[in-house]
Amino acid sequence: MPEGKSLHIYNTLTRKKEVFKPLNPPFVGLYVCGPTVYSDVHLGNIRSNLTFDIVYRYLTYLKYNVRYVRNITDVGHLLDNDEGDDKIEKRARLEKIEPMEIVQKYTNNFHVVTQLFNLINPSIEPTATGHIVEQIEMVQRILDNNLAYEINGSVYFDVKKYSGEHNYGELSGRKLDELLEQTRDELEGGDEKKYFADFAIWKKASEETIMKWDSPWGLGVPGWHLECSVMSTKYLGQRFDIHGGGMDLKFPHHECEIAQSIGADGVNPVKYWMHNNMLTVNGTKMSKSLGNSFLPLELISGDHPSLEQGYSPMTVRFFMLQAHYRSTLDFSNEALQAAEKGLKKLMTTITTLNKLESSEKSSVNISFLIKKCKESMNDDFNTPITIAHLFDGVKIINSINDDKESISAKDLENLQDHYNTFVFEILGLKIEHVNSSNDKLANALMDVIINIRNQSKEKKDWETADLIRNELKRLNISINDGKDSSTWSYEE
RNA sequence: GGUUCCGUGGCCGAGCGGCUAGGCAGUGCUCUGCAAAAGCAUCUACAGCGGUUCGAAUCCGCUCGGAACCUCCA
Repeated sequence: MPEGKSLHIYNTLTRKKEVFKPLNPPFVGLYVCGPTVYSDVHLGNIRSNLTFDIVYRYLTYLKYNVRYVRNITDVGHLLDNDEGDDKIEKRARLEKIEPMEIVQKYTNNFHVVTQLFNLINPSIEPTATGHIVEQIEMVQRILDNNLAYEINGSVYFDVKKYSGEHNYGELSGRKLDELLEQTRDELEGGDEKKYFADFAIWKKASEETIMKWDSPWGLGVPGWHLECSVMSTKYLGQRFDIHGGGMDLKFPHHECEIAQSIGADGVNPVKYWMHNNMLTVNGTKMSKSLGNSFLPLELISGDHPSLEQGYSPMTVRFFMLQAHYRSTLDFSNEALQAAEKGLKKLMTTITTLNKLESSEKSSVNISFLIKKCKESMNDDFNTPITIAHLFDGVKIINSINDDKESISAKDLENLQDHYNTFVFEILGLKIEHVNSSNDKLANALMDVIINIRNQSKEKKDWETADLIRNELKRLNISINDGKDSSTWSYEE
């Protein structure tokens, strides 16, 4: 554990920051709602996964043994049209291929994108279709406890009965009678449900439905909240430490998960609920249905009407980390460009740091800087503050490099270790644009060219020197003249 | 309509009773044959009006403006 204040996490359930105390240290169970694989992941999914990527990385840094479970929803995300229709099947009909082809296609897409953004793979990535048996069993347990009822081959969770003994709405802060008032009008259209807030945990499948399974209630599909309850229980136990997801899942999805778990096993499943906030564009939520979202690959290529240029995955990652996960984050070209330059500055400084020379003693306070970084991460994973501290260090490192300050060998080692740990392991940034260094031929050729140019410069033949520089510029190679030597790099 | 949240300098975005946030842009400077890059320094704030307090961006009230959830979305 780091010295100073220990890790605090904002718990949605209690609406305050709490000291993080795992149920069974050093083990930590982390469950995150993964994507429904019926179309390309969009940037909002990335922010959510990034949030919990940081949680996973930091807990691991704190020496916890984390089991990180993130599901793939490949069935059961029912559309609200009473046809037993689900998103994946709808898409399959649209693309005229098998539902499982849709699932595979977009699961692959998701994995490509998570790799791009350097998101660590979960310990277990279970699928809903792989846990149909367990889902049926859970439905049965809820039925056995008289908290669900069967009608026409579908099974509904009995919210009214459940709320007699338990607090339905404890997570989202909703009250049933308030909800009722708001939905009364829509209740008229003869529904199978006995009560407006009841939700399907097993839904009868129509004739045409391709993906369906046999159950004690006939052919059908699992309800759309059920898989998370089932898979978290199976892999993390009836009660586990952290459950994460986007704020828009708080209600009804996560509320229903709690009800199902209590309904089936009598255990409130989660100790700490964490919810990340939304990405916005011009102040409005970025969402698929509003059509204002970018696909990750569009963002990288810049191939989108509202993008002025492409942005690298690490630029986007850094950009997102400059805002706290519980705040909304607004997307704009200006903000992205700022992040791009900021990241470059940070990375350049790390190169400087790794080449720094030590002195007899330090004139700078390294341990203070390191302590501040840990404190900010301990404060509910406050990455923007951590980054601000890292930039304070940038000034220190450059001052040492300019011989305005000095650093001892031991401090230097600590500082290098600190930056490598925080920037690469905890924030999960990585150096992009692998430069010339791997390309031996290019390096050798450039050495020759730079040598020739240096000779021209010595003769004050500026015309030739400039010609070489300009011609290389056309090949996207830039020459930077330093004090004693010239360096070169590929332009992005 | 109900519930919840937010309004910080040119832009993004922290802080949430007293102490420089940070990044980008701007300005000045250093380096330099020139350029570029880089570095250093520095200027713009807390939606409005009241209140609590020795002291408020930070707490309370009201007003104005915006958002999210209540239906699938991370």
